[in-house]
Amino acid sequence: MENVEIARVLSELADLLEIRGANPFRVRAYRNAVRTVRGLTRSLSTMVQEGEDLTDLPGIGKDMAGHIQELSTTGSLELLEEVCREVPRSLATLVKLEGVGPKKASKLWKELDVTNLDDLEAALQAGRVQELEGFGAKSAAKILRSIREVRQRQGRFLRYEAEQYLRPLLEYLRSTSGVERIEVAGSYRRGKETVGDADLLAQVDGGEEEQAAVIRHFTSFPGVDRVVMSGGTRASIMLGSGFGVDLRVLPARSYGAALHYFTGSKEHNVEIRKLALRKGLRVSEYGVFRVSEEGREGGEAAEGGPEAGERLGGEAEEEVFAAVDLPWIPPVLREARGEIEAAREGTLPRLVTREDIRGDLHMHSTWSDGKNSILEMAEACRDLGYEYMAITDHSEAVRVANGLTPERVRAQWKEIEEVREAVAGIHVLRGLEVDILRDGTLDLPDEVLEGLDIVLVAVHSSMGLEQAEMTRRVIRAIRHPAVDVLVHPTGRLLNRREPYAIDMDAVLESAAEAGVAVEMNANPHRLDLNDVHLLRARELGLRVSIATDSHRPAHLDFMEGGLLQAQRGWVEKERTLNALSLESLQEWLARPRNGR
DNA sequence: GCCGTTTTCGGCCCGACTGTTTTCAGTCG
Repeated sequence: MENVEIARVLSELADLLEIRGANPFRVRAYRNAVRTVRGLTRSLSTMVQEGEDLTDLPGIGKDMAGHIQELSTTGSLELLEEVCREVPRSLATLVKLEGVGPKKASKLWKELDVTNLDDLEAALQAGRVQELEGFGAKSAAKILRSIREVRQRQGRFLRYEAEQYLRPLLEYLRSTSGVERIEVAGSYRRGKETVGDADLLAQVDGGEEEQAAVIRHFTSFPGVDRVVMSGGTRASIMLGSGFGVDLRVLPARSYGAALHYFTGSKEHNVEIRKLALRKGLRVSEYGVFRVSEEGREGGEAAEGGPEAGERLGGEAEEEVFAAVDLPWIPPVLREARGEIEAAREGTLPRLVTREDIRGDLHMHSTWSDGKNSILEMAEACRDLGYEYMAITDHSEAVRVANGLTPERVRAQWKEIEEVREAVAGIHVLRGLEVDILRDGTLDLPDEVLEGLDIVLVAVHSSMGLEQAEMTRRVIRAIRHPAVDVLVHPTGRLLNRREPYAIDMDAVLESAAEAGVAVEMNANPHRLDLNDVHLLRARELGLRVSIATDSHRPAHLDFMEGGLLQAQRGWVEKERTLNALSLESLQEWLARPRNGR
């Protein structure tokens, strides 16, 4: 059983236990375990097989280790089945709705015999829900709307889409009088590939009236479909696109603390707060405060209000980190995946940036399914200031994309030669995105491969193979001595297609052994590899090519989003293939390998 | 259910908003 599946089962179990009324800390323990499992770079099943002690993992104790072992060996979990005999499993879907938590889900089930979305929708339409104690007409309407939204939009918004929705709104808010500063916090600021909604923070100097004016201005943005909620210091709107945006207004003195708090991740914040508590400090979105003795004993943080005690900082984000003796940590790293320890030890990665990028090693032309000629792509890359680029059209097997036969490959080389002469200041590499055939062999004869400067390999067909077969297939391809980069390694399309069944751990290890680089495909629908796999690649010392897979010049800008994802995977300049100078890249491409 | 610079028991991050409440529970982030 894969880590993602184990995480899903444990998460479902947490929801069901919560509905059953379990000790909230027990529920939290399950959710902590889920977080650990989701962030792991190695396969738990493998760890179990190799007899490793799972309790060494954070948040995994004796019981949880037992659950994981049971899941990975039998594929099922006795405890889950036991809970399901008492609480219908489908109730877990209800708590995903807006306005429905474990208590309400339980009530709906016990009093109305509602166990799933369909039941709930019917009960709502029959007017039975609003008659329950604790529910009312408003909450009934809200839940009904939420059911429709869940059905309409499975999954989250691509960050790339969110960026487009946010641009006009940010412009609007920047020109609002009273707004000194406006920033997007949340998972968006952390550069996550998808975002559920956006959290905006506005610095407003002045009193309640000025704050209220900004809130009013926000809720009257022309793109607003409806105002979900509006209070004195925060409001929440839904844009016509279905994208939700929260705004919080803050004074300058707590802006940095709030920026840190709302940037998250939640798990990162918990770690920081724990560090603060140990030093007798309280970190909240209002600032950093010294905790008074009485406050600590009583455990009542609310005593005297959220800004009680001696204020030690809060205006700048750096002050929050400084309070717990840490340097500022880039938002992309704030996932409680070791960044706090690294910051403490002074070993935070020097993340790759746009300035480090010297070229783009994956793009198409009209020779296959690209929209522009090699010349046009070369001019566009030159205009971006790149030192080099690779034209990497598809090979023959990808017929829908007009893949190149060996004859056409050779013909393309002539054209590349002409472009090299026509466009000064950039070197065009002869590349190809060679299809990995069903049996793991490559879709071009070796003598053609040998004439290429760079060989990318990828799966484009037979994506439904069993995991073992798919893994063998890709590893066989990687081991071919001509191969340089494994591109879009998991084949996923965000919100559209799951990764194919493949043991990425084994693939990445094979890539490390074979001296093959892996791609961080920057197409916003792919972003493949993901952050967790990139972390594993880091452990294995793999080189990473951050490439756009462009099919037209405008796609070359995907590099920005690709860099964010790479940074989330702790990719440094030193390991970035396309941060090498042309000379170093060519040396790397000529590296000795099996069979050559 | 997990964890330990208060270490094997007794904690576990914390505040805002909403709706349905007469003082607060539930939900959310």
